[in-house]
Amino acid sequence: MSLVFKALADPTRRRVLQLLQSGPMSAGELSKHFDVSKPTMSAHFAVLKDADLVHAEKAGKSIIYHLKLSVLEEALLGFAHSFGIGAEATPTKLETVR
Amino acid sequence: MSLVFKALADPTRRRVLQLLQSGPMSAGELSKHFDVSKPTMSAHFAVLKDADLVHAEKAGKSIIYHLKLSVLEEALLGFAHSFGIGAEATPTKLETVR
DNA sequence: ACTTCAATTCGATGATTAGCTAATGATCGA
DNA sequence: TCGATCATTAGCTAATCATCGAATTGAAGT
Repeated sequence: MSLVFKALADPTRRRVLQLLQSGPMSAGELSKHFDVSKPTMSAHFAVLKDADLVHAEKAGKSIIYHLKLSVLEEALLGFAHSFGIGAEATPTKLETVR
Repeated sequence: MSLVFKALADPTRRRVLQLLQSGPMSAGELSKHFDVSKPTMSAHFAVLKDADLVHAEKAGKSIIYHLKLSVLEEALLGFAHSFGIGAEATPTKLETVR
């Protein structure tokens, strides 16, 4: 859980998650959206993977990253809930968005 | 907003917020709950204040910290909402929690 | 004014982090 | 197998961060 918040502390990583929200994307595609080197992006991906916020799937030469929305949801709402905010029932198993 | 997530990245600071949830507390009282020096705690308080997650009120020799629940709520739910999670209506002005 | 107490600021240190270039691994098409 | 492509690992620097002890500020109380 601490890993999730650590991962969310960086704006680049938060934006990666947002990009992944509209569907899986390769490391290269993701990198195009940022003005940093590929290795730097790779490091960000590793942090996100370590926090279990994304899942990496090999697809030929590429590696496709998938957002693990349920993990993000559990961390965010779980924490919020411990403050009485965010209120009720988490739908919980909503791996696919929209 | 980035400041909020930065602030939340540290476990000590998250626990400070949790302690503050049950009511305002002085810097000294808060510090008793942790195994680090006062200057270190002071630095953590500064980060939380910088992120606008707490409000500091002078009271004689002491300084009383108050949780700014609405700020935490807005950051957490606002971000969650951008992912479609956390769903509907924020009660918004709920400064006092149960 | 002096002492005490609460908290912060100052200055230093060790650890972690984001960033880079260069090199390596892995996969594919010719 | 060769060359090209995608991504990571390796090795480094610079910056940020958590932490400490010591010094400082500020408010009471004597």
